[in-house]
Amino acid sequence: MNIADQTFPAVESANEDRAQAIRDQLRDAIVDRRLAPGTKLSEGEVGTLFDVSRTVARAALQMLSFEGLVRTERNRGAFVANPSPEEARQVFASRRLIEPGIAIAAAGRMTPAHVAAFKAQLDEEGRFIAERGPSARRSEIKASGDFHLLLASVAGNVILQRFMEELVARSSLVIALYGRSGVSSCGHSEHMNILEALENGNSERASALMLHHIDHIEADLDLRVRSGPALRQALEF
Amino acid sequence: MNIADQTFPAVESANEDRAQAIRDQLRDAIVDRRLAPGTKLSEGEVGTLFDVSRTVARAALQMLSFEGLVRTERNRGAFVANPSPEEARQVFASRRLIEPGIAIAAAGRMTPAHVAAFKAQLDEEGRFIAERGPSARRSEIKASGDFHLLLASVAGNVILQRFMEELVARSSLVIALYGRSGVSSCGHSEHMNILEALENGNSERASALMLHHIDHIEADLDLRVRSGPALRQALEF
DNA sequence: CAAAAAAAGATTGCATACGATTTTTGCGAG
DNA sequence: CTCGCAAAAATCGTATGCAATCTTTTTTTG
Repeated sequence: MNIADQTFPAVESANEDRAQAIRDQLRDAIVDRRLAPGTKLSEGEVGTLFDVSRTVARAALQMLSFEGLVRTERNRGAFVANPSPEEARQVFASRRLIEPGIAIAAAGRMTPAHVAAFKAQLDEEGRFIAERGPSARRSEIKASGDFHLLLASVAGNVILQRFMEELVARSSLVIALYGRSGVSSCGHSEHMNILEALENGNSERASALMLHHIDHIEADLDLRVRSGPALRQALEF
Repeated sequence: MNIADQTFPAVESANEDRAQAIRDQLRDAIVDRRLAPGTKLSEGEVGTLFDVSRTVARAALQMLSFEGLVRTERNRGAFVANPSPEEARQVFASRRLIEPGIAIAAAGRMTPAHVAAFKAQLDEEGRFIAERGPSARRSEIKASGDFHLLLASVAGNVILQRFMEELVARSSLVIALYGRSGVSSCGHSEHMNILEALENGNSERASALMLHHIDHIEADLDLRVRSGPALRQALEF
């Protein structure tokens, strides 16, 4: 229903693909939890909401389905993904495999401009942590993921960058479902330590810190199988 | 409900998404080089070829575009991807990051059934190498990639498995463009060595062998920038 | 005769229409 | 009151049509 409580000014990237713009907005909404896992995203609803036909809404949903953020069932529709504990473990196993390597690659390519970008990023992260309210919480979640995406962009491998975009987005879903506490304040200091290692060109240390960081994020999850997602869905409306 | 559909279950799970079936066939054609890089894939052509409307043909092309096998230009159409040397390097850098880890994961999960599957896979690989003719060559290319995909499936992480599907497919394109020799005969023995390490549960050795294997594949490429495709095109009538 | 301009043709982007499938609703029997 | 079943509504899968954009061919002009 209230996919976009706050109406987005429909970023007029006139020449850009409209489906992609819708994909981005929906992804943001999923990532910072305005859209809960399991929420139905019907083609018609998305279409009227963004003022496009079902054709382009469908294309946007197909993209999200490829990224694993949306699960589509034939003749039933698209739903915000509801990753299982097993899927959650696989997301983090993938990150453990990829991100230390990304950190090493990034350490060898840091420029002063990059350092400045990271500093700005971490400042924002800290600011949202200090604030109160659900809006700040959402921004904090997004900023925390953006740190990892910034790192991936510095690493300079667009293929890995796309993989990371998918993994970070899925991690956000996983944390929404299985997260125990707000780990973010702890994560923030770890981000700062990683940046410090990167600044010093200490790639080994950056890599090791990243690995621990991922472990810490996953350790904060409660991945025991719950009493069935059906029950959970029955209780939430 | 068509009788013809039921009598031909070979055409990819009759009631499954038709777009996905088309995607698979096109991907196979790209991977084993029946479709050369740069070939135009117009929606209408694909549609009539597979006897579907442009709508579903378009969906299939969109999927391939996500996998990086097809490049789409707005208002111009879809073309079989033409990866640059830089993209090629990134594909292999990604594989170096991911596949050693996959080998380690697979080593810890090998069952006798898996070993049998690998043996069958390698037998087929060897058979195609022995044969002559372009058809055998295509099958050889596909079989060589399938070894890596089989390994990824044994590792048991569906996310990494999908990443590997993309990377293997793109590697095939890269080899088609920049490959110097038929490296495959060399690759075959390396595959056998990797399997041996997996069978012995020697994960470290399997991982190291995999890393070398990827290096060897990349070493066989000629990734120097060619004298510009523009010039090349200008000189050929 | 060459180069620029204009028209014709082809192809994509998007919306809409219609049949198929699923879900919900309404209603009567047990 | 609950259960089952049939009709209605909603939603999806796909084909097709039209406008916009790009490409090619033809025509015009210096």
